[in-house]
Amino acid sequence: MRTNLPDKPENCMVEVAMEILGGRWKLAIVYKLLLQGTHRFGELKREMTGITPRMLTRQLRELEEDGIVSRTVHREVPPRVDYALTETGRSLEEIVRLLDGWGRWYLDHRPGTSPSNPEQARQTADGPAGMR
Amino acid sequence: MRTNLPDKPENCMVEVAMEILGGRWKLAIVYKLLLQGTHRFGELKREMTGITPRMLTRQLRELEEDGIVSRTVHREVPPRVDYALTETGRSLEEIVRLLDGWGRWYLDHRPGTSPSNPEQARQTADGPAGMR
DNA sequence: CCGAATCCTACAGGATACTG
DNA sequence: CAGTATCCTGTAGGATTCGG
Repeated sequence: MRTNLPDKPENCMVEVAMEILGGRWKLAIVYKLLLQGTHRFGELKREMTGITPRMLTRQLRELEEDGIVSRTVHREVPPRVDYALTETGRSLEEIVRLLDGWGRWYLDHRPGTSPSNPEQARQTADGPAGMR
Repeated sequence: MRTNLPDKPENCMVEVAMEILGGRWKLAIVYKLLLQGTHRFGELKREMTGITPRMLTRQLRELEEDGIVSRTVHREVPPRVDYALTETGRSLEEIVRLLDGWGRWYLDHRPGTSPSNPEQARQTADGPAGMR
């Protein structure tokens, strides 16, 4: 395996999940592949504003090693490579959606911030949307 | 605020969430406070095996700044400080539980690993427990 | 088009010792 | 007990250039 995961059967496997998913762009990539399906390398690069090709490659390779995304090379000219979520990757759907919702909610509720766009964010008084 | 969060209303707030929760011990701390309620500094230190006092302090302070954790100092001798989740912190419950479940499931299903303890892990054929 | 190769560095994270 | 104060290090992440 790529990283040495802590073997702590007693408790908290959150750290394990974070070890796999903690990369700067990883969950964002999963998010894209989840909502918009298979992407080519260039498509991902275009949509992930700010990422360098090197970083995109690395994050994708690590996700591949960890069994989250699959990589299919079409032997054509010009080259074409498709990235998609594996079954394991798709099992992250609920988590990714909740994280996205939480982030959206948090941006509008973090300490010392007044809601920037009240009608866009459908927040409630007691938590992020869709969490109950 | 502590960190400069990307203001990208178009999409993917997963990165925002990760910015807040991405620390090495943060979600583990949230997990503890969530399942076992208020903790003192020393209790947390004892239960988070491997963490140094410096790291514990830092992660707790950042969580506090971000409104996830509350810190109450009891003016006694010897000193006593309690840490608990805020309402915002508690809004992470479902996410943390799912991540823990996913991590547990993943440990038993990652590529090239045979289930180490089949009867302890209650996994299914198509994903982590409690995700459908 | 899809990367690989090289070089670089800030900072997350840690070891250790000390204190009100 | 609940932290600081110093000092240190690895590596995650990046900028840039080149190749099949």
